[in-house]
Amino acid sequence: MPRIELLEQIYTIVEQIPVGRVTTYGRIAAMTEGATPRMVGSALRNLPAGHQLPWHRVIAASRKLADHGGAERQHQKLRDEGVVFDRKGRVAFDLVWPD
DNA sequence: CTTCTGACCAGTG
DNA sequence: TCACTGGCCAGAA
Repeated sequence: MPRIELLEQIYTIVEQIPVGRVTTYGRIAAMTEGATPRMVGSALRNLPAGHQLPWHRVIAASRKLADHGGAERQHQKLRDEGVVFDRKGRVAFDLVWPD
């Protein structure tokens, strides 16, 4: 599978995460044909300025935010759309998409 | 060509 | 639950 098409598959999936829900790098990778969780993280890190993808709805399999530069902003964006975090910064199972 | 570095993850103790 | 480990694989140097 060509690198570009893999990227497009990743973006297409991220695009479909419902508001107020989240999914993980690993789940997205599994939905593509050959991508690995690391590639998904890399794809989001390199998003071009001006994109409109809900990158903030992608979290780690531990259901915590991955450690990266925009984590703080990501946390606020999710809070703004109603996502609740428990005391240890984890998101409820029910919010992980797809069901 | 080799080495290193990640917005990762599942297994193990 | 947490810390650590080995595996992962495309880029950058």
